[in-house]
Amino acid sequence: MRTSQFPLNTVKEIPADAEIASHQLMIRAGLIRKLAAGIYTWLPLGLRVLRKVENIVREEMDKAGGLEVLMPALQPAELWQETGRWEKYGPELARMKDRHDRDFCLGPTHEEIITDLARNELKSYKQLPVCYYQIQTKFRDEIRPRFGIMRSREFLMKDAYSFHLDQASLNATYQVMYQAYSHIFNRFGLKFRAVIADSGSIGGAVSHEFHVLADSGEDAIAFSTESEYAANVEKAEALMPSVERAAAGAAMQCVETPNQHSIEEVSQFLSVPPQQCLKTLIVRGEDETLVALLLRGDHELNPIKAEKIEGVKSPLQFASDIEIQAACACKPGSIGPVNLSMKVVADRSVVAMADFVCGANQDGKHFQHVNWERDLALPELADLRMVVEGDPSPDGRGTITIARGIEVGHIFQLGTKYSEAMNAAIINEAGKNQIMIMGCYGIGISRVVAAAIEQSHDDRGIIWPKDLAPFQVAICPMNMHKSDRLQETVEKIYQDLSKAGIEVLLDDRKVRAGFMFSDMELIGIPHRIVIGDRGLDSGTVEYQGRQDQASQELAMQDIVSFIQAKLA
RNA sequence: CGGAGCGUAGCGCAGCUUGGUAGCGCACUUGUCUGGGGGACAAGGGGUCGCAGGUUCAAAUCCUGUCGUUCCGACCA
Repeated sequence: MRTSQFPLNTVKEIPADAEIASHQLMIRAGLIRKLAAGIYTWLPLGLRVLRKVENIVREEMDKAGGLEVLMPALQPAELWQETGRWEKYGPELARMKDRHDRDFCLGPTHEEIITDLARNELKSYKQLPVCYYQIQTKFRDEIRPRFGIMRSREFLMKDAYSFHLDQASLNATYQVMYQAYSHIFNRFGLKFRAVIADSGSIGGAVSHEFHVLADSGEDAIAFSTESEYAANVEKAEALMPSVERAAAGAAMQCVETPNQHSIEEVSQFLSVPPQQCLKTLIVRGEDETLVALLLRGDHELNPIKAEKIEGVKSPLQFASDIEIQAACACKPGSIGPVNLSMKVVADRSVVAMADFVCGANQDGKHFQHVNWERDLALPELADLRMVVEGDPSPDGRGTITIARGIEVGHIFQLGTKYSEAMNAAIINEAGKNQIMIMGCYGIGISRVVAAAIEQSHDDRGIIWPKDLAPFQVAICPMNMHKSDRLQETVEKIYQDLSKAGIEVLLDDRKVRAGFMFSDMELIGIPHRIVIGDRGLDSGTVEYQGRQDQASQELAMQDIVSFIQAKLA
């Protein structure tokens, strides 16, 4: 490709509404342009990258035995009503009516559609297991689209769905997918981790997320220092503390703490470390009740864990000040479990607390030297908190460290959530109807592009991993329009590289050297060849890798083999 | 949906407080010079100042409404 026929559309200015590096660079490098909030056009250069991602995914899915299909983006409400998701899915589901006043939605995901397909097309157990996949545009009317393509409303996703007769078969396919995903992300050339995940609203039991590691990632991942354990912090289990509780000391005592509400304030006011304070949070329970959740003062509530507690309303809702006033006779800053008349659930770490501080259920007062089993009974225990650095790893080996990641893939064992609701059954070996078991496996194709940039860029621009780069090699001729001899040589190099199957971008614009260089660096071409009149006489060109500090001389006749070696 | 900000040339912005000829940088077009790290000079094209209404002799500027958009909190590949 030549830049005279493949406009680069690069811009020098940093777009005002782009916050993170990948968003800025995607605009600046001319990969995407915004059409509306969270909706983007892919320019030719960006689309080349998107297709690379797509093709790698397609190849690996095919290898893993996936069957490609293409389902409609526009979906009838009836199917969504069958699973109850027409009601359950909030305003994020873009609904609309057709001219006959029939309800439709733009598909945010395709469980209903694929399950409908499966129940119609699959008749016998002999056809199982089967795994369908597609690469489709999804639409989710996000409350707040941001970070460009990273969290857009319209995005490209690969989603796969598998159907099974039994759990063992699902397990096997799940493993195959796990492996396929690992191959895919390795081929992307990105640093990634598979982590144990919460299955969220899609449902199901076993679930792993695949994260591209980047400091700007929206998700926090907990790793073990010693083992392979890795989990989304939402999911990472905080173990029962192994230390023994200290013996009770001084008698419980009510102290004045005027205007001290937060743990920080109370701990400073009483000169007691936050670990020594008990945090009491009031959340809504089922049937208009309230539930008190207890945490150690320096810990943070994990809402995902909390809403799974029996009696706690899901999704988690904090009680209003009014509700708290009515139930505890005080404001939120002074609540404590002593003499509290509601269901109380304590985080496991709370067991080890002794001589602690907690609210006295009177405004401006706290209890000090509180001890379990002396001043109040030990409440029901549960894992409620976010893990923190230094916690023991849940698998018993090593301690937790926390890193950030961008979720680009997610695999679930769905079970029968959809197949049962939609009666997707086949005839089993015994000749009886049997509901199929499902798995589902997603990769955010467009998000991978943003994640790759987020993980790999510098102050000059994007640094593409070799298999995602829109072109592998850039040729920058110096003052080509002035020299016929140079023009011929450049043309030959371009042809030679192209014939060798290498994707070359020849910068044949009549622009100055610096301009070419900065453009090629901005758009992140991994390899650059500079050729000028002075090299012609010695039969050499200059080569510089995108991340190299300096260029090196290269004999003209070695170019193709040299580049091939670099690409291998 | 709640709170805050912003809509002026393709992009980034000034002008608005105190109403009176619509401006700057980048980009774009043409020419001359230049030619290995986003060149210089000269000439040029491009704007119903988001939209609607109001106040006024006069509105980018003041008022009201509306739409869009971005940021801060609840979603997810």
